[in-house]
Amino acid sequence: METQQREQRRPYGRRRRRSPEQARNEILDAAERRLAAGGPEAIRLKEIAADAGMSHPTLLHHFGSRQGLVEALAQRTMRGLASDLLAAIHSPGPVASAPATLDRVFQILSEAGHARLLVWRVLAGWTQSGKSMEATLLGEVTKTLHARLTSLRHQRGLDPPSRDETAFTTLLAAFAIVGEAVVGSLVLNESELGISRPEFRDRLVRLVLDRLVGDAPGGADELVS
Amino acid sequence: METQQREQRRPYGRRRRRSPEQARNEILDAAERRLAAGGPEAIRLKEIAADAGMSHPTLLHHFGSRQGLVEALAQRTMRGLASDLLAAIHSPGPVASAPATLDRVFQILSEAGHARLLVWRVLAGWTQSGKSMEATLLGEVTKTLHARLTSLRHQRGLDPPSRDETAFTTLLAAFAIVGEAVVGSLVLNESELGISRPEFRDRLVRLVLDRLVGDAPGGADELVS
DNA sequence: GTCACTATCTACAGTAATGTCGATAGCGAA
DNA sequence: TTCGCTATCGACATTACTGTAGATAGTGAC
Repeated sequence: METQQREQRRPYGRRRRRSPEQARNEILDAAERRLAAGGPEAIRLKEIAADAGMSHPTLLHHFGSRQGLVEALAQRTMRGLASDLLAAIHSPGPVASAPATLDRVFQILSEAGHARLLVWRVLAGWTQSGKSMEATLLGEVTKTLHARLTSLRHQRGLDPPSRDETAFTTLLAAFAIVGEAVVGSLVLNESELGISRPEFRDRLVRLVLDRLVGDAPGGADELVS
Repeated sequence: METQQREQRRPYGRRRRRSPEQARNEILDAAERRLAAGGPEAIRLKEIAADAGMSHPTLLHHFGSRQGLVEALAQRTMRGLASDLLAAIHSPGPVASAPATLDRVFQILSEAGHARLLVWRVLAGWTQSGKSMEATLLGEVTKTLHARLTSLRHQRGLDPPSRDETAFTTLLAAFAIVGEAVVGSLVLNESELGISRPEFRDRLVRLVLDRLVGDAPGGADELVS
């Protein structure tokens, strides 16, 4: 051992002093990268600290404990996801933009690793009791969606959509997106199923639109009946 | 602490000698319970050993290493899942039994914690390269399903289903089921969405049947056109 | 019964991860 | 400049978990 050159080691080298906020952000960035790259077990204080260019007691100073860091990470991620999603849905636009919006949702969830973090949280069991952020987010999405759909179909002289129907379809899409984001790589890449990831997404988008706004070809009719 | 009575402890107490196969099974049972209850980080050799009523070196004797145990667990789980699924699908019966079959699938995946294990495997990244068990399983399910559907619809004078359509619907159901199994508890319990887990499952089953066999009320018509 | 085989045990080694402690250095304020 | 605050650091304590070693005890074969 004794890998540290005792004589040459100058005690207390140069430090970079950050604002607490920036330090927390840099730490969370590093943790997020680790998580996305290596999975749940890849959150090691020392590794994250090295990635962020600091020593691991600094992480503990800012977050109190590993658990604190992990919860902060989850919170920040969910908050970002929520604001992204709500912004995408709130943004006004023609129905034609709906596929783009849904595509955006796909990207947000799967590419950025949000789905992984979400699922990890659930698996690890450290979801705080009470109403979860996810449930709240989904409720709000459903509500917004329902309002938009109602006005949309009103323009076309259609009845307002059933609330249950909207909720179910939203849930279905959410679950399918999460499922695809997490296990999709395992199943969709070069399988003999003959369906690629973009193709699956495309079909899912069409299905959702079909069920919700009756916009897809052949879908409008059944909505009237 | 000091639960072990040091003076009364007789060295080398009674042992229960199992067959290697049974030992492996008991160990895997315990590991599966731990995993389902506590998530990925809950696989501790000593805890599992205690649950199974043995000491932890015994696990190492049978599986070589923790990784070996984990892989064996994954393999057994996927094998069981596959055989259960295929059996359920292969079993002949009227279309009326389709909902029961799908319900079975739900149970297999969510109650037994298979989905958790599956997702965990993906998150942890220790999926062997090459074609995954999951892809193979899904391919087989799709193939079998397609065959059954073809004969079923033939009886009714309908065209055989499109292969892509079957594949997509199967995928959609698979993803949705995995998603529901993993994050459903977070979102569906006492949320203001107004949809309970059984209700969601029921609707999903109807949706799948509708798309695949046109069996749900109002669904048969669109299949003819 | 005797014997070989091996599943199982206790005890310990080695490693690694979280968390603590006291010292230090950057930075803004007085 | 000087001072105080605290973000940061090195070193260490603690704990926990995986894996090893050698001894022991079931169990079937002969």
